Amino acid sequence: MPISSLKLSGTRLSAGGRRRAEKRAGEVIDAAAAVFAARGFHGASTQDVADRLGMRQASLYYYFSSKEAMLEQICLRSVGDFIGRALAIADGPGGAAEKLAAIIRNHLVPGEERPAFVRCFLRERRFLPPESRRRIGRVAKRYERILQDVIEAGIAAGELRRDLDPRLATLAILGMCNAAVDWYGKEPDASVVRISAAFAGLALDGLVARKEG
Amino acid sequence: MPISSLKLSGTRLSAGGRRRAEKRAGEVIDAAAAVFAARGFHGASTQDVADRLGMRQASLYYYFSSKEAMLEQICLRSVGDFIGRALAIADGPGGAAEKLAAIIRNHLVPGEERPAFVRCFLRERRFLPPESRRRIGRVAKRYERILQDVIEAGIAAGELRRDLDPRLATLAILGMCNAAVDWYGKEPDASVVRISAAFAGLALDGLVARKEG
DNA sequence: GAAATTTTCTATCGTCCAATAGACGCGTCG
DNA sequence: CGACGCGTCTATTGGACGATAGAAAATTTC
Repeated sequence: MPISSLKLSGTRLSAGGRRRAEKRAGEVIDAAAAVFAARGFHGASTQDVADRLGMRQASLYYYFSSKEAMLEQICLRSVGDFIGRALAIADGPGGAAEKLAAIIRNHLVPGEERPAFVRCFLRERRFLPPESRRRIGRVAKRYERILQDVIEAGIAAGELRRDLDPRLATLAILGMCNAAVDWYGKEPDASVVRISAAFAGLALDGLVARKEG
Repeated sequence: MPISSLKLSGTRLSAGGRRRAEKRAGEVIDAAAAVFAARGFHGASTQDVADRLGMRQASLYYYFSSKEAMLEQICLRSVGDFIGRALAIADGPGGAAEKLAAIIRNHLVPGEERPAFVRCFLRERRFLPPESRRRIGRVAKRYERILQDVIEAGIAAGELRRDLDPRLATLAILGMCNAAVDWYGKEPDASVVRISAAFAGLALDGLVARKEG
């Protein structure tokens, strides 16, 4: 007989049992992410998730107390991935331009490695119940802040244009990068290296040709 | 007793009756767009749409043969709006940079004037049945083409950087602009004029400070 | 290898939802 | 003023879905 809100978290499972349960819960999350990303949270059924695991629909509720709880875990894992990568870059050495290029590159990686998770985070998190949505939202804001701080520091250092609106620049870069998950695998020859090079060049130098760098 | 696939299209309504019916159908579309945008296509029920009109759920089916048919009309209207604006600019006078700035500005207008329609087009059109989805997709491609042609012409004329990947540049600009509908009304002081100025400046000149334009 | 615990299964409940059928007013036009 | 047809309504149907309860299988522990 199972456990708490996010089941398996308030429990007294043995050490081995705990590890196994968490592994299986991870498989459920993976399946749910794939299904939610493909059909949308409300368009997907828990039956779809169970089918993908060769499992019965009711058995999912041993690991999660609700469909929404699955989505929250998916989103948390996705946004946590982004933050980890970005913090290492922002706190490291280098100028604003270098850091921005690195952040852009790293922002595109999860979209290729775990597209289902990223899609759920971007498109489905709005369907979370208010409390979880705010929880995720706070973490997402932290990520935006990391990027915006780099931009503001770059402006203050004179490295970036002084007339920039740092907030709008942040949102523009994020929008540009996030859009990539919509056409990963559809556009020919659009690998992460190509895209991130093109995007970084575009964000830093713009489209217009110049006589001199 | 009503009519055809998109009801009201194969009918023999009198002239006045036809006009009235189309007006009412437009109100249904507006309500559906608002509801689909707010709760997602699958998260919204036809009952929600009817409630918003003070009408019975079953009465909707006098105007539309299915929920999907409503969504298709919403998407068609939205993408048609974009194309009309862009064509006038692309075929008009001016250099590539001017045209791009104008296209960016005009791309943001529908997002502010009819956010529900734009959100449905961007986020919900993937839930259309395959045939309608392809229909909408073809029109969307036409729009992308208009933008990409401007960029390619600008490169050929030496006005834009020669090392650009025009396809990726197109997708980057569209992604940046489309993201704006997610935070219209949430971000303070983000009017269309401010956003489009910032986005055009960013796309054309980039973030990096320069000694000379 | 028996007991205890973890995991999955069967069965079911109440609800919601898209769509259909057909009756009923109401306006319009002959 | 009467007939026709447009627009909305009531009523219903069949199916899907999320979630719960409790039995049974599988695995771990002693």
